[in-house]
Formats: sequence, C-alpha cells, structure tokens
Amino acid sequence: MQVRQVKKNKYKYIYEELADKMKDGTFQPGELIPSENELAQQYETSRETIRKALTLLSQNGYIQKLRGKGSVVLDTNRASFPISGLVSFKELADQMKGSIKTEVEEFNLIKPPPFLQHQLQCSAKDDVWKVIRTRTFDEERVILDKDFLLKKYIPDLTEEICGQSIYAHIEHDLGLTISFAKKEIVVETCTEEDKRYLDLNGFLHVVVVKNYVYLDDASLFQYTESRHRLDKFRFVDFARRHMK
Amino acid sequence: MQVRQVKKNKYKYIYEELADKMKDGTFQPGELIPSENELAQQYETSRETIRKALTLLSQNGYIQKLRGKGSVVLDTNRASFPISGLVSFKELADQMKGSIKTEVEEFNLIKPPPFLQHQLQCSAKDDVWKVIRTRTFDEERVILDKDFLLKKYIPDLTEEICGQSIYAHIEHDLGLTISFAKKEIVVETCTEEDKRYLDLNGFLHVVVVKNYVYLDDASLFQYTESRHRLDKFRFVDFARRHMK
DNA sequence: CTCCTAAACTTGTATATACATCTTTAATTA
DNA sequence: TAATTAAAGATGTATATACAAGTTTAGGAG
Repeated sequence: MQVRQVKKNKYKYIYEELADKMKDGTFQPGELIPSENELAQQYETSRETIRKALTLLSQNGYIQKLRGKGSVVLDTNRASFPISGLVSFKELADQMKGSIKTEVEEFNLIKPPPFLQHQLQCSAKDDVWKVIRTRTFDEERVILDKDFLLKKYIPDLTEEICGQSIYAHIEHDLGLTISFAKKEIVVETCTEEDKRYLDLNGFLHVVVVKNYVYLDDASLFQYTESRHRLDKFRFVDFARRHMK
Repeated sequence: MQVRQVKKNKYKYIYEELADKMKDGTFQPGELIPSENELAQQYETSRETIRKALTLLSQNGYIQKLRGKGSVVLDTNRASFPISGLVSFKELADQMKGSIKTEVEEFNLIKPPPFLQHQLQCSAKDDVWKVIRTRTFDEERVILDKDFLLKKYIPDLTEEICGQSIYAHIEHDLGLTISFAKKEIVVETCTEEDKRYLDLNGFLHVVVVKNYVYLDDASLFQYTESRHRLDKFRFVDFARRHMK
C-alpha cells in the first residue's frame, strides 16, 4: 500500500484495490463484501468516500448494491470481459493468446475530404494524420483499422508509434487524457480496400465499428473505422438501465 | 414543478429536468450550464445534490465537466441516440418512423435444455417461457427475437403481453426493476429458423445480440437472442474511458 | 501598453451528521 | 409454539464545511 496524497483520489485507490480483489478471487461472485461502515473503518476514511468507490464498482459491473442487505459481488469472469467499450486494440491484444501482429499499411498527412471534415468537425485546412493498419490473428489479416487524427492535437506521430499503440503515445508521451467516445456498429459490404488488405475468406461483408473519440476538454480529435471480418468480430458490454 | 417528497430523489428530479433542457434545446451543445453553486441556489439545495445530478448527466453523455471552467453541453443529437444499451424493442420503435410490427411466432412453457440451463444458470426443473417474435419494418421481417424467461420471476405471461412489451409488463404490472444486462454481439451463419421466420434477402449471416438481463437483486431472469438481418443492424453507444 | 500577479470563481476530494428506508435478527407477546 | 414487534444493521438521500486545484479576470508593476 503506497502513501496517498492528502486530498487526492483516495476513493479511486479503494476502487482499484477492491476491483483487484474481485479479479483475483479474494471476493467471490455471490458473496457480500464488507459493509460501508466496516470498509470505512478498514481504510480509515469516511463512509461517503467508501460510497464513491462502491458507486464506481457498481457502474463498472463489479458489484450490485442491495438496499438494506449489502453489496454482492457479480460474476465478471466471462472470458476477458472488457467492462464496456473504448478498449484499444493494444489493450485487447495484451489479454489474448495466439500470435497477434499489427502492420502499418499506410501512414501520411492529408487534407480532409468533405466526409472527413464532417466526421471530425474540422475545416478543409486542418492537417489530418491518416493511418491504415491491419491486425493479424493466426496468420490471417482479419481487422482493418482506419484512423484519422487531427494534427493540432497530435503533432508528432510516426510510423513506429502506429506500429505500437497510438493511445499509449497520446496518454503517456503527450500527457493528454482520452475521456469518452461515441461508438456506432453497423455491417457494410466489403470495399476494394477491404479486399486488398484483408484475408476475407469469401466473406462479402465486414462489421464496421465507427468511433468518435474525445479528449478531456470535450474536443473531438480522432475518427476511427475498425473493419472486422464477420467471423472474427465480438463485442461485449455491461449496461445499467436507469443509471442510478 | 411538482412537490418533492422529503428525502427522496431530489437529485434525480434535477437530472431529469436538466436532461430535458438539453434535449429540447434550452441548453445548446458547446454552452456552459450554470455553475454548481448557481444551480444549488436555483433549486434551493446543496452543492452536493447538484453534483450528483451532474455526475449522472456526465455518465450518460449529456455533459462534460471541465475542472475550473464548468460543465459543457455535449452534442447528443445523432439521430435517436439510445444513450447506451438495454433499450427494448418497444422503446426503440417508439422513437422511429415507418411501419413497425411485432408478431408472436411461438409462445410456450418449456423445460430448459442443457444449453439454456447454462445461459440462465437454472436447473432442469425450472419452468421457462419461450417466446419467439419477429419484428417487421417496411413489410420486411428483419429481426428475430428469441426470449427465454424464468417463470419463477415472471409467473403470468400471455401471448398478448408478448405482442406488446414484455418489459412494460415486468416493470409496471409486476413492479419488478430491471437493473442491468450483459450484452454480447457476434455474427453467426443463418439457421433454418432464421430462414423460416425472416425475409433474409439472400443474406447468409445474421448479427446476433445476446442479452443476459438481471433484476434489482442481481438475479438473472432472462436470456435473449436478437437476430438481425445484416443490413438492418445498428448499435450506438456512449462510453467513458476511465469511469471517473 | 505589456507582462505578471493576485483575487475570484469553478470543479474535485474528504469529512461529518442526520434521517429515511429496507432487511435481518432478536425479543416479546399471545 | 407461533406470530408479532422491536431493535439492529445495511444502504439511500440531503446537507454542511473545508480545502485542493485548475481557469479566468482584474488590477498593478514596470
């Protein structure tokens, strides 16, 4: 247990620690975790701070709060449960077995055509990084990622960075915070580009995940199309109904 | 403005009212809403209560909180934005144009085969409602919904209810609260059942949305497969990254 | 006029208290 | 013994205060 700064993120620390205990099995699904008052004593903090941590756990599908009873641990073991969207390919790949490879097929700076101006809500004069990458599982290219990033937010992008993780560069190197995304999933017929870059195995359609990604200050900085071969697509999500 | 009960849901009321103001355009995207202290004065409440309402708005994609600046209104106008999953067909249909029709194709009580026992985490002796419905848009049957509900939670289901909205029956008639769901989206090759019930127009695959739906007390009561014709499938989502 | 600084305002975190509401347990009463 | 009641314990909501930390504004120094 590390030293905590005075007024900073105690509840996040508690959230992380409790989440870890559920992931490593210290808390088993179906069990009740200690009550809010007990936890407040254990962590030498107030009940409200514990409640903030538990609210986070509830939102992310770790627990269900039962009024008058306690907080029961939910079953989150469905293989590699991403706990809701916004997981980059790199993060996903880290959790998976098998041989995974990323190849940068195209990398250049462009002036956005009209459709991109619309998607990125930018002008024709803005510079945009265009990155096309393929993702290979078991010697098959099954995902085509088309990334468009505004240069005004990401000034220094290289082909090497794209071969690793763009998100890591943004968050670690640039110190920016990716905050939220709007996601749309549809199915489209394959384009010539899909046929050129992917091993389609005769499939005529791809699942397209369109992502509009925003920074901390609510500025849209990236539009991404992730094009998946039908048989290799899978999306899992946890959703609460009334968001209380 | 209605009378509020003493210690009940003031922050939810404020959340609803502010959300309405964003939906009807009183607050425009890009604008800053009044500060927390101003809102606390307007609603004659404490800042903490306002903060709970704003946290909800943030989680549901209505606003972005900017430290030191204020809360900016996000653009939620992308046509019929469901604001994250768990939207039933009935709720969705209410928002859409065109002729939409639901037809109950099968309705009976069964003993669950092994695969269903696994999906619903129940025993072979439990009674399960099996409901198969088709959804028709513009004279084409494009969605096949296969619902399996545990009778011990939903004792009195009728074919009439299934023709309307099962969710409304559960929440209004039975007074139960649907709390959360785990969702999985994959693509599968069409089954004979798909071909029998849907107008597939030559498509060989369907998008399958598998839903595990839970009640308030964390009990799993429903497993649903929603099978969509490829060209009619669309899923939109709002997701925050670090869930703070 | 320009630059810098300090004040004012904003959201973020931590703590404390009070009471409501629901569940479970224990005690009481018939 | 059985049913009812009361108490204890759990989470939910509302309020208040204090300070931290980021942003903007206003004012002063040069």
